Amino acid sequence: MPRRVDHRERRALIADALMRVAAEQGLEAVSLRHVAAAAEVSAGMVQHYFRTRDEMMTFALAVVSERNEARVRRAVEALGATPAPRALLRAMLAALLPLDEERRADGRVALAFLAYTAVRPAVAAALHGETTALLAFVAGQIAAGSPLVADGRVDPERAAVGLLAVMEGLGVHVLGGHYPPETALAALDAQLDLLFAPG
Amino acid sequence: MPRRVDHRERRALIADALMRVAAEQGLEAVSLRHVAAAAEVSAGMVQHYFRTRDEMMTFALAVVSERNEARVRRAVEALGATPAPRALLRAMLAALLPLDEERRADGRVALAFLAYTAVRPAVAAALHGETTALLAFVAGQIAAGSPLVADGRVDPERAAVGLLAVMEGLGVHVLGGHYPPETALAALDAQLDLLFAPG
DNA sequence: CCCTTTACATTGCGACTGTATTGCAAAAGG
DNA sequence: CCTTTTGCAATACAGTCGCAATGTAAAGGG
Repeated sequence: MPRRVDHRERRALIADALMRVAAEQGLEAVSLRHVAAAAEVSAGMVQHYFRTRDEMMTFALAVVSERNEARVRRAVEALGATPAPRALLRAMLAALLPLDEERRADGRVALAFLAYTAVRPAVAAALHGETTALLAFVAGQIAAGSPLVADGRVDPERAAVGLLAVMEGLGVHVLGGHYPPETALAALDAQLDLLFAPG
Repeated sequence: MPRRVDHRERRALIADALMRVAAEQGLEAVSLRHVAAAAEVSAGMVQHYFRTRDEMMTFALAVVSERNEARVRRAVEALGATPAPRALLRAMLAALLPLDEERRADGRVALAFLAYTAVRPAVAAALHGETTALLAFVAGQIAAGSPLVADGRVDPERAAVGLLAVMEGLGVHVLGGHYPPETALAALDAQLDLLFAPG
């Protein structure tokens, strides 16, 4: 039966199991054997598609990034053509917040990877690029949509850094159980109110 | 020579070594033997002061909290009596940002614990209480110092959540190397500008 | 039809983990 | 002086880890 399998599919299947393990027990519980058990395959198969544990981790990190990217894309597309900057930003950022159980699980994994890459700078490239790209886009939307930019009361770059930080911080706090998702969403709206306030 | 040792001191010494290991290699590298080596003591001694690894971890988590608390306290005290709300908040939040190497190291450990507790809710109490207390205090300062509160354009509670989230997010991004500390500080100031803007 | 390649499964190895156990020296209390 | 307690060291143990090596069944190419 060999020769007929799709490598990408298998790797995705394994990465999926990895993320389930990581979401429930943390990245330190991610071992070849645990992942294999979660995927209901043999440990040998996992080793066949990922020659080392690091390779598997790096792949999973890329999957996390792609999932978030896809989430943002879907949220934006749902808005139709030429949405207002504020609505666009709200949709994007809300899509990245851990507001339902699926995003909570992914968020826990992402948080674990944040700590993971903070100690392994070599692997950090994936998340780094993502943030940088988002930053530029957000700054553009703020420049285009905030009335406070014209009179110099808001600097788009700085405001973008702040807005993305708000999102990240709200996510972390919600994952830590410090307050419920609704509170985070309300705070995000308040932040957008501040940024797009008239006068 | 026994009977003459200060338990708290020894535990602090060991916790210090633990944090060095965690800051450099992550929490998953924190083992009895590694910590013992970093503290330059025998593994038996570590075991003498912490009966289990979990006990050691919980203690270290408390140390992280206390260090941050102390940092905030010092920053506030340096301001003298009755500081303006905005200056007070800036000093507090800047003290919690990873702006120098010492705070970067502590920040990496704190980030690791964030991911750690996200998966072990039983241990999360320490960080939870800290955030809640900070939240209330920050809300009070905003209520007292922001001109935007009077006319209802800023809700102190929501703004406090946002402000603390900005701080957390900036910290995470700096630790991830997404931008330099100066950028984070500038974004924090911009956020305070927004919150305390006249008119 | 053979033979190479692919897709696994199994097994084994050395290193490391947390924890329990045991041993022993030194100080303090009676 | 002697006994108990304390502080620590060393060792043993069962389990898990990543990874390498090996075996085997099946499909496709020549």
